[in-house]
Formats: sequence, C-alpha cells, structure tokens
Amino acid sequence: MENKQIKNQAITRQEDDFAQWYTDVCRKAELMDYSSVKGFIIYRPYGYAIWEEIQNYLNKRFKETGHQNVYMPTVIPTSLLQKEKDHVEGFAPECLVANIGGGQKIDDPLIIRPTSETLFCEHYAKIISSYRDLPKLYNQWCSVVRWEKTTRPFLRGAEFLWQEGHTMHESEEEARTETLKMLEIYDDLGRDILAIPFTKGRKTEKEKFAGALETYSIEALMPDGKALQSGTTHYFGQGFAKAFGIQFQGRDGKLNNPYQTSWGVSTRLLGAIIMVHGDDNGLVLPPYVAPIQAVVIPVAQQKPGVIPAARELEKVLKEAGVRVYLDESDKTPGWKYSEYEMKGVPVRVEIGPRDIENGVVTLAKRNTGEKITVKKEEVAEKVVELMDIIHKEMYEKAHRYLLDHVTEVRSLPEMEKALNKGGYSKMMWCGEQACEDKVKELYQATARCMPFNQMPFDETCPICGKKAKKVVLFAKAY
RNA sequence: CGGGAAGUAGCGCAGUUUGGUAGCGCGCUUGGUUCGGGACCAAGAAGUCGUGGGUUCAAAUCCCAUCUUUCCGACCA
Repeated sequence: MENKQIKNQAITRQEDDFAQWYTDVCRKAELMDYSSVKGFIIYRPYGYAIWEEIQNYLNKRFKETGHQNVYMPTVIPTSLLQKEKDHVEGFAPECLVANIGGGQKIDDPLIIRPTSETLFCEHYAKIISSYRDLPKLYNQWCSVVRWEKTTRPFLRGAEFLWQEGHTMHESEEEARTETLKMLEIYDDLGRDILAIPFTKGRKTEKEKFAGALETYSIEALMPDGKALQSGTTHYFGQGFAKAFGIQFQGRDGKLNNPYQTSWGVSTRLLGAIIMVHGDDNGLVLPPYVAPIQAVVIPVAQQKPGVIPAARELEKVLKEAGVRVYLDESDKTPGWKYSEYEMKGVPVRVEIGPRDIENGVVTLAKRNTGEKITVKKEEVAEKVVELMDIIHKEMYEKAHRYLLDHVTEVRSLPEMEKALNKGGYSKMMWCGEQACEDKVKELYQATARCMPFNQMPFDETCPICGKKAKKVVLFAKAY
C-alpha cells in the first residue's frame, strides 16, 4: 500500500464530499471529459457504451409498441418555435440561437433545438389528413441544447443526448393511454436494466412541461437524499395541433385535431446510475448496462498456461453471451483489480497458476466485494447467473434505501426533519400552488410528483390546514 | 446570474508573497526483472505555466479583461 500512489488516483470519498465524489467518478472512470465550451461534454467510449445499452433496450421496447425512429433537423426557425405560446415562454430563456449563415445575417434566426415538438408538429401538419393516418408514433434519438447556467456532467448540460417520442392520436383516450404506457416502459427500464426503482407519478401544475396538459415523471432517489427527475411523459391534448393546424377527417367525416403526446429520457440516466449504485471505489454498474460485464484478469500471466487458460475463459464467456474483456496488459493484477473496480465492471474473473492447478476460477462481485471459487467447467453458467443475481441485489439495495427515505409528514416540523434526513417528504396537499411555493421557500424542496400509489393518510394540508386532495412527494431535487 | 475556490506535462501538485528563462510524484516510451489487491531497476520523451492585453531590460510570478472547472445559492431535464 504505497499511500502516495493511491492518493494520486483515488477518488474523493462519498462522505467527505458527495458532489466531488460524483465528478471524480465521471472523469476517472473515463465516462466523459470536458470540452472547451461550458456545459458541453465529451461522451467517452465507456460512457457512450452505457448509453448505447439504454438505447438498445428502449429501441426494442419502442418498436414492439409500434414506434418508428425518425430524424428531424437540428435547427428551428424562431417563428416556428413561437407558434405555441406556453411552449415559447418555457423555452425561450434557454435557447441558443444562430443568426449568421455563410457570413450573412439570418432574418428568422435559427434556434438550436431545445426540444422538437414544433418540428414534429410542422411535419405532422403535412402528413396527417385522415383518421387512417393515425396514430403517428415517431421517436427520435438526438441531442438538444439548452443554455443552462449551472452545469454538471450528465445531470445538467448545455447539450445532452436523449430520445424524444412524439405521437399523434385519433382520440383523447388513446393519447392518454400512450402517455402512461411510455411511462411504464421507462419504469421497466429502471427495473430491468438500470437496477433503479423509480417512483411514478403526475407532476403538479407548477412543475408541468411547457405546453402540456399533464406531465408524468419517473423520479429516482440519490444517496445524498436528493431526487432526480429521470424521465417524463406528457399529454398535450389538442393544444399544439390547433396551434399548428394539424387536422384529420374522422370516421364521422368531420374535421378534428389529433391528440398528442411526447416523452423522453436522456443521458441524465447515466448520472442516476453513477449515484444510485456507486461507492468509494468508483462506479458500480448494473450488469445489463455494463459495457464490460466480466473482466478476465490473468494472474502471473508470464507463467506457462495462464494466458491460454485466460483466453479460453474469454472465449467461453463470449459464447455464453457475456460482454467479456480479457486484460492481457502487463500491469500487475492488483492494478487491474482497482482499475476495473473504478470502472464498475460487475464481475471479475481471476485465473492464475493456483486456479489452473485446482481446475477452478475465482470470481469477484463488484457490488459486494464477495469472492467465489467455481469449477472451470461451470464458469460460463455461473457468470451468466451472477448477472441476474447482481442485478437483483443492486435493485434491492436501491429499493431498500428508497423505502427507508419516504417519510409521511403531518406538520411543517415533521417535514423539515424528513427533508434534513434526505429523501421524500410525503405530504397531504390541498392542491394550491401557494402551499407548494411555501415549501420551496422554507426548505428549497419541490413537489416531485403526486405518486400513482395514492394512499391518503390524513385529512388536511399541513401548510394551510385546508382539506387535502392529493398525496404529494416533496424533495430537494437535482 | 450572485458569492467563494482553482487553472503550471496525461493525472495530482510545488514554484507566485520577494519578477531572473520551470520542477516533483504518478502515468507514458524503451530494455530487463516481476505478477493472488494499485511491483522494481535503468535509460528516455513530454509543458508557448487557461487565453488576450498591459507594466518591465526581464512575467508562471505584478495589473486589467476574459474563458473553463468546482463548491454554495437563484433558474431549469
């Protein structure tokens, strides 16, 4: 243990400075790097690969549910963005605008898309004319730009990668169903591959998306007690359709405006993964999004038989469908252990002379640190099994933390105490924005959502004393 | 956008107070010995000191501006 050496590479401990720990992990696990423009980051291969796993999962689910991928332009003429009033008001302050092209001034300056509702609407107006053209279920993978004042890697950037689904429906019911269906898919994403238990709910009027009639979100709870909005789905009704003149002739022969939804998740999910699962040794990746699921580390690799045995392991694991990497570099095993722990690789496979002699392989789980010795012939089977076990353990751990950090509060002092502890403060709410504002003012906490799982536990709103209508989760948020 | 802190080799830093032509550790390259928790020896390569101005015979060092990062607030995915 050469203290000096450790120090140069080590990350800040979570308990010393959680924010610094987060930034250290982002950089040292080689997920991203900074660029020379504030808020614009470089997604490095290891970080991008995690995003690709998320894309793979979602693309599959989107396509199963009838959606098609498309691609819209990067720029929106100012006049186009202005067509829907609430929408412009919401986004205008954070737009990046280009007003020179080829050295000439552009009369209708081009906004770098902060979101693409308007582009989709303009297009939909052209291609929708009959109920037979509906539904339109489009999704786009792209990046968007929002001129943020405070930026943090993945959590809040001036540019971020995301998917945005934009759909048009014949009936209100169908559109509302779509809005909830997509939220369900996001929830599945958390359960199936991110190992993050999300809380689903509806946003309050105050927290709603600009131009939406209803906004739903999945919220994740971070270990520092703050909530992270991790995905949203919106029901728009006919607002945009009317503003953009999108009409179709219905089954009854009458002209009508279609009902619209949009929904998205972004690379902010990487931030959620890092925080929810990470520890003082670095990243801990959920197996199903890990770019490398198992790393093979040969020990005493110059000794005859070790490298061939390691390569055989690599081959066997690859054939079993595991994303495996064999590190044959001449770093010492100890160095490699630390390196792949930093990078959050779920399973380490050690193979050295001792193992070979005994016909075994040593496996180490990143999430618990536990070491397991298995027979050589059973490695593939065991590693595949471990993927599932580790995933479940990680989900369970996050879930327990979540359950332990939802506190029902019946008074302001109780709320203060709960918010100081960290996590959600579950409160009965009268529905007035004034009470929401009051909480913000007193505790810097916002209404994260009105959870689907409503279960009233009191009669009155503790802020104003009026009759309570909804269960709301308040929390400090990213 | 307001208040702190910081920018010197890939990473972490010293040098700035008192101006004099840039250094340490790790990493990197080459050769060799090593290898079950961040190995060792030897020889090397690598920095217009964030950027732009200014002061000076001389600026990493002093002055002004600006950019980026970071922490704390206000605003937002």
